[in-house]
Amino acid sequence: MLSKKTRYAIKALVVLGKNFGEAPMQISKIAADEHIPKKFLEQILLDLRNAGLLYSKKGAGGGYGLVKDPAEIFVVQVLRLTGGPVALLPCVSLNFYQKCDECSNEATCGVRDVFLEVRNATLKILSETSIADIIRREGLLVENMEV
Amino acid sequence: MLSKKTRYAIKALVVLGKNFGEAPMQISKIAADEHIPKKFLEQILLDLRNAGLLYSKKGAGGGYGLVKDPAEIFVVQVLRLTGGPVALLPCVSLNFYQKCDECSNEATCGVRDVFLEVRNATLKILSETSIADIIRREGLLVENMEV
DNA sequence: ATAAAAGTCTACTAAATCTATATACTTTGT
DNA sequence: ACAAAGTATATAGATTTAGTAGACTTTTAT
Repeated sequence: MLSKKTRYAIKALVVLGKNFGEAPMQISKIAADEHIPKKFLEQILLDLRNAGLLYSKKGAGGGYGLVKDPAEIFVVQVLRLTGGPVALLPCVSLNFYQKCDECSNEATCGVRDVFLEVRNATLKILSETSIADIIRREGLLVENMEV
Repeated sequence: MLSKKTRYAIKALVVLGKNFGEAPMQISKIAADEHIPKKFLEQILLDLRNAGLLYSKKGAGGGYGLVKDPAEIFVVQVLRLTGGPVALLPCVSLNFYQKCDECSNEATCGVRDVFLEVRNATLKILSETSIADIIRREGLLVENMEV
């Protein structure tokens, strides 16, 4: 399961993606719109800023905005920045690798082999899906609702 | 990430799968072979037994064994029995569904839509892979090592 | 009959992690 | 000067996970 942190981060990026090109948006507005605790969101946006995904502007009229086009920000990046590993086992994680301490031979572990396959499938989707794609999908879903 | 409980359960089933058709196997042996804390494993095997996956025999010469052929036990079942949800978001989980409390409209949520796709891909693999498949893969990996 | 082997059941504790809040500080615009 | 807004760090509370403890039951072998 993704942590709330990761979920909030994605949601915030989607909101900021819709706002891309406009004036920066305040934390309080994002928090209120998306029902995210403001103080928690502050920390998350700060992380995303320090990672180079967002710019920030202090003072009146300040706020946050995307540094790059939403089409160039991929979901997998957000997971990794917010500590949500893609893999279901530490021994198949690219960015959070850890040896399974109960496993005696990683190279011939059948369980690992299966979850390697799962990771590859997941990774493919998450590294091909951008914030812009999420916004697009949302549009399609709304259309289908109306029909 | 899968819990240790889930990992231990899969490992134990693989061991018991290799032993299918033979005399029941003792918890202590499985625990020692797979480096799993014995008391913890006791609970896990008990759960799997109560779920109908294993039979048990008390007393000297007793132990655990698979009720059905390892080819008929699928990884997804084990995840579910040991509380490891397949989905990365509660709102796309089939067996552990929960409304995302920050989400205002589930039906048109783009984030949900993406993770629905991820869940389907994961589910496909895990519901097609049996304990017997894991054992088979292990054999293949060993062969490839030797070449 | 008795002792030892092995699983059963419930409760509990310790540690880790996650979520959220608090507080004090800095920068910027009017 | 003052208010708006982000920055930074610390900490508390809640939840979950991992593991341990202990007393009990059933079965086999002697």
